[in-house]
Amino acid sequence: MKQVESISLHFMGNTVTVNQKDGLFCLNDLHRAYTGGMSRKQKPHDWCKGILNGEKSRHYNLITFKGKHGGTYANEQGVYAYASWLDDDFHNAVLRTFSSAARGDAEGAVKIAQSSVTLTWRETLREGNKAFCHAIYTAQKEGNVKGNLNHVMANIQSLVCKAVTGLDGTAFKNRYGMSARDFLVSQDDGKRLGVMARIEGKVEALLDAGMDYMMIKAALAKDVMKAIESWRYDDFTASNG
DNA sequence: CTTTGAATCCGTCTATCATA
DNA sequence: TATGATAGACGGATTCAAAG
Repeated sequence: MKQVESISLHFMGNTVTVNQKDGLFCLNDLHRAYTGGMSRKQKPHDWCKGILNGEKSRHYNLITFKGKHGGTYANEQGVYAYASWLDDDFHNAVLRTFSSAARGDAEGAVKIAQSSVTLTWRETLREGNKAFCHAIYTAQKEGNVKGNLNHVMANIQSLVCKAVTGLDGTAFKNRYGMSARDFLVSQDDGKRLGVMARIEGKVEALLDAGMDYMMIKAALAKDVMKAIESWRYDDFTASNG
């Protein structure tokens, strides 16, 4: 890669200069570009501790500095690996921006990065799902639904999946290779994502009213029937390749 | 449907540096 | 030296997904 002082990275309206130190790039700058500096999740340190073993750490020349102006630095391969861990869209933006910068085409890199990324439903859905999970957590804590929290969580989420798609969580994943939530996000299917949000809201209300698992299952029976009738499995399979 | 372990998130603490 | 800012370290909580 051509030696450059720094690279201007654009993502989702954020513009961040990725600084260099001894030929290594600051992953914290990438994190700022990805989150807009608004989130602590998926920080470089989390990537280091969760993903990497010692061997890979050396492969990416990972170096960390504590304190003000500190950070985690990595080589170009490390930058791509970290970006890939964060998000596919972000990874594409980084890949194209860095490769253009390496060719000395800084303006081109900016244009490419700016045009390559659009907002997805992912963050919105994640926020909505938090509230939904919290409602399940509260119901389990108060004893309205019995059993281990993990089980209650999995069962009710599977119930929602069935009310939206007609298939329970496991069956859906077997058919499409991913969860219903991820599938709808990947299809940018706002209509059915809206249905999912509505069902989750309904379950939240039922939990809040003190209903247990079987009562909620019964209450969603009509939604399940409707989903079975309306879900165009073959259409989605075809459009999904 | 249940169990289990891995992955990820996030709050809190610690370390380090800059500045007054 | 005190204080504030920034980033890593740590560990518990939460979420996800594979296997039984």
